[in-house]
Amino acid sequence: MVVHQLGPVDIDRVFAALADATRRDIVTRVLQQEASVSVLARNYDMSFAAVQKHVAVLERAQLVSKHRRGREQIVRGDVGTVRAAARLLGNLEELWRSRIDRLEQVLDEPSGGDPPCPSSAPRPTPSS
Amino acid sequence: MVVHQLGPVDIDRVFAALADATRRDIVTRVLQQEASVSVLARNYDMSFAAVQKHVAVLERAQLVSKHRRGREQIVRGDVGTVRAAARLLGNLEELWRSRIDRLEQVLDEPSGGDPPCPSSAPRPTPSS
DNA sequence: GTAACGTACAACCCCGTGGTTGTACATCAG
DNA sequence: CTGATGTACAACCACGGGGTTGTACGTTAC
Repeated sequence: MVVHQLGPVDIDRVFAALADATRRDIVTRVLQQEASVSVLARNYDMSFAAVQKHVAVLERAQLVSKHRRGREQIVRGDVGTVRAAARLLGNLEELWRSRIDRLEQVLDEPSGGDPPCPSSAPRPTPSS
Repeated sequence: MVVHQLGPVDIDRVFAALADATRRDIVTRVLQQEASVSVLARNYDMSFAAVQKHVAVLERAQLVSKHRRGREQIVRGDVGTVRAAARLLGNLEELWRSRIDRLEQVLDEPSGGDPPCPSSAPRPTPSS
């Protein structure tokens, strides 16, 4: 478990960085094999500077890290940040599941006593 | 399994929508319990119109769906889209894992035969 | 040394986003 | 009916994203 967390991952930046097909593709590549920025740039139909910016966005989101090797800048994927984002989505799924549990709990009580909190719109039976 | 996919989920929009704390909070709420836009708006320190826009962004990303009930617009979370995003991140983790496997495969062969694809930068041993 | 390569960074343009306010319309309560 | 509530939508503004080109600088190759 090599988890050397540098800064507390900024979830806003992470999701914003993932909201672009080119950047997701870059992450996909460098998670499998690290590559220099110029090598990455050859894969896309845009200028080197554009790819450079994408890598910079990914770096600020801590989805990749850059390391100089001679005149090249080697980009490597950071799976820890990917996991952090995945965990957040997993928590959302968990919350949804718990809501289902609550509904089933209600359905299991055929004519159970009083609902704990009928504050929100208890179907006012429109008289029409 | 109630998976009625309306349109092919636009991953760009999904991640972009999740890249905002207010919107993530809205999703968190309506995944647990559906709520009207005005009820949601009471929770945040911004105008109703701003919250309305956030909900619109979430709706375009298919993270929530809106349903009219009288004069109210009920917002409900769509866990399917959350799962779609989570799956994508899971695939990234999987790719990273496979990369580790490949490295270990190399390390397991002390002087093994030929590597299957030595195309990318086979460490040119700088003569310094 | 000279040239080619890899990178960094600035300036610029277009457009979507996140917020505001204002106005209009439909619905429910009296 | 009138009035309050919930929503929709437009106009507006500031800011940043995604792309371009151009220029400058360090490093490697010959």
